Amino acid sequence: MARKRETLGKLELETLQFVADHPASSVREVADHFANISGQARTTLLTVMERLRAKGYLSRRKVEGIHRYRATISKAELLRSLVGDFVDDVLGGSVSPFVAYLSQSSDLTGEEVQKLEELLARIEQQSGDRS
Amino acid sequence: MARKRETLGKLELETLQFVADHPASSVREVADHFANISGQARTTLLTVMERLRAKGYLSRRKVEGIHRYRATISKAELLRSLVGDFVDDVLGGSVSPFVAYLSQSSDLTGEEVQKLEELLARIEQQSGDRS
DNA sequence: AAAATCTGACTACTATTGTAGTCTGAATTG
DNA sequence: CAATTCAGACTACAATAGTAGTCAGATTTT
Repeated sequence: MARKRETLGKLELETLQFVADHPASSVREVADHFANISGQARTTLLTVMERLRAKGYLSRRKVEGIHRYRATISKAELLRSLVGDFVDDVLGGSVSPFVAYLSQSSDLTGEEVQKLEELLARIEQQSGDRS
Repeated sequence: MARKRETLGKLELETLQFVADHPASSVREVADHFANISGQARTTLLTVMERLRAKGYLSRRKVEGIHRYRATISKAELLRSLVGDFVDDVLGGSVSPFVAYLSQSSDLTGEEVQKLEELLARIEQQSGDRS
């Protein structure tokens, strides 16, 4: 379970992560944040947050007249799940493209890259079972 | 660069990967594949492939009256780039959520997980520079 | 209490993506 | 060569996500 959730848009994703990082946020608080960094209007964030709620990613509770939102799963779980979806959907279940990415975008030594490859190769084998 | 390309849909992604795996595919060939596995019509794939071409992911060349498509970058590059975008956009540049994912969804020993963590920790530090 | 501000529900428009039909000209078949 | 099939261009519609305005009721401020 917990899957079926698919295709969160970029702003939805950023909003969800922000709320996961700032539990009990009000729309206003989240909106202020995004107003600063990317300029959206308050009602835009209201809409996005309500959509996230409809999708089950956020819940809210009225506290002193104001709705306080929180993510229904922890940030860690969320990220884990996003990584899982990405690996399944985009990489077809294989984690090895990460080696290519990591070994290129970092300054690991050849030895370290090899260690990484070994580790991920081990993972590659036994994964694929859990539905 | 080569970035700026964002938000490929699921079918677009699958189509692009299929073409990357099957260079010089015709629309018909790609369409047959997807007709089997997920039932789309030929013209659906035509549309998707032309959109991918408009976005710069595919090129085509007429060979004996039929357009043959190929990915403009290799599968390896594509995957690397997808991973990079994912890490940047979704994980905010941090690869550590992978450890959480990998250590949960695989049967690595605690020792192996730790090695992985060390490796990724090293990566975490020095990345973030390349534009 | 009247005025200003804030919240949240609703409505709505745009762009993107998935999906596919139509139509025309080219190629193949009989 | 006439009938059929095929390829590609065009058109189009639904769903989703980004974006935000309007409006009404609640709250706060003068």
